[in-house]
Amino acid sequence: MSKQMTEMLKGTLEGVVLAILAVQPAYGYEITARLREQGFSDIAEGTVYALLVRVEQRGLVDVAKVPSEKGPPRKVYSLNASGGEYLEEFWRTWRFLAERIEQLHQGEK
Amino acid sequence: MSKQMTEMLKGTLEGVVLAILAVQPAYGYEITARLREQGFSDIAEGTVYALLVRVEQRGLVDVAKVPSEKGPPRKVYSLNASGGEYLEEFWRTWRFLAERIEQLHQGEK
DNA sequence: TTCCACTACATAGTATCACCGGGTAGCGAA
DNA sequence: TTCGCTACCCGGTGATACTATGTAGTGGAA
Repeated sequence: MSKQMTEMLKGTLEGVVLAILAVQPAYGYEITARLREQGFSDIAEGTVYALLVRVEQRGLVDVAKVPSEKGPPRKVYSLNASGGEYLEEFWRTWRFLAERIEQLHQGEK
Repeated sequence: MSKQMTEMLKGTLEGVVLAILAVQPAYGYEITARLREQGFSDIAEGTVYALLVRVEQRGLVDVAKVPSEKGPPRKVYSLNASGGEYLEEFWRTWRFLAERIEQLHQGEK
């Protein structure tokens, strides 16, 4: 992954994962797969798990342990009310930043 | 500044500053002021100076010392060829990320 | 003169975050 | 048994923005 992308993901990857959980609950391995599907092909697995630990500790998600047919039990994360608010705040922040950056891109030419 | 914004700026602030320099050369204090004008009202002065040191060391900008009528001499930064390429790469990375995030925002509803 | 406000640059220390490399464990197929 | 896939976890690293503070030069007010 390019260094630029790595740095740019800081702060946004969290929102991306929460947005995925907003659609429907999912477990870590699944989230990683979904990220890859959506174009984030180089997100490291370890990164996702670390992120999930953080959002769980901050109380943004609820966790349920579900046995799996294949491999160890899954930890299924779902966005709770607090997480929903946090996600909305994320979108506001993103909008703010994106608008200003787009503006800069225009002004540059 | 919100923590979300702080984290989201990581990786993007650099591109923002380079984009400002792409329009015309500027010195640190001036860049800080321009950022505030453009809505980034809470960027700390020290953050900008630290960033300028980094981009200078990476050879993305040229520097000229210019005496000021008021206060100490200014260090005027201008984007060079290498910085121009880097900025283009930044825009590509930004576009990629922004598109995927917008897509998520749609899919969420 | 003395003091303050504004301009202008600089830096040491802190927190956060994504990545790297590796590890643990359960299950089914060759 | 061994391999491959599923699934989770962790310690250490590098990069970045922020906080708080300091240094200097200039000009105007008290």
